[in-house]
Amino acid sequence: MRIATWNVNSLKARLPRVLEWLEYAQPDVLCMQETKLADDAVPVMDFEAIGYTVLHHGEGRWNGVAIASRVGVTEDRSGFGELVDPYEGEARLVAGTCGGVRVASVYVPNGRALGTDTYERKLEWLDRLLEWLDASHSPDEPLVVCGDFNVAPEDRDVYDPRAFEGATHVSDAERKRYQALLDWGFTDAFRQLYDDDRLYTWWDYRAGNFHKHKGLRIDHVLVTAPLRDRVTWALVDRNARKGEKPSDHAPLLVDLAL
DNA sequence: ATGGTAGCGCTGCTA
Repeated sequence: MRIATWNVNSLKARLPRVLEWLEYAQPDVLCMQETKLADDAVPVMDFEAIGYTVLHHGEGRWNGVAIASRVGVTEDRSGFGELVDPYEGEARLVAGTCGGVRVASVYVPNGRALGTDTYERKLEWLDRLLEWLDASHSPDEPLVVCGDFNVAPEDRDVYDPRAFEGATHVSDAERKRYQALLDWGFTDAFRQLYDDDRLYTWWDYRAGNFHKHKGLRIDHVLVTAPLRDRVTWALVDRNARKGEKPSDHAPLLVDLAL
């Protein structure tokens, strides 16, 4: 099974790129973030025409998460359920079952700046994600949680750690929450295969950062123990960050021997 | 040089 995650930064603006990418990358499952669409605005026919069904959770304009699958997607649920969402009303979590694997597409809040209310609620949101996993899932089941975590787990995931001192995405509190997910039972599928630094998934549109290799590794595919030893291949598709109207994120692909 | 771009939607916010 090939599973991918991609913050598309508007599925409306990115639709041609996403459809083109699906046809050549051939993932079985694509988790998307920042679709910026309401559920009834999703171009489901375009996906169905190339063999994918779409599970979408969005409120329009901002945020929005989705799972496109060509191996089916069932048991949909969105949000934290009974748990209080620190970003109530914002579509940042959707989960379904695809070919026997539980899959969640997450868009962790950005947090903007340390010391702000949005940052504090980002930390709470990450706490709530762990509580949600504890309440409704098990590290013993085949589970993939992937998406834009807006956390660079280590300094080697940042193009210039000194430039990010005191910034979001790299703070101890954020990294502690990311580590708590690993401690719960997840493995970072990409890191399991690649130990190199300067392997990024996001580059700011501004100042030509992509071409200067100034990026962050903030998009992740987390897999539980039953899947950990089945990860055979992973790739950040930097070609998708090039060309006409790219997203500011590249897709991350992982192959599972299933 | 402390900037820059992109998306949404129409004013400035969000990233």
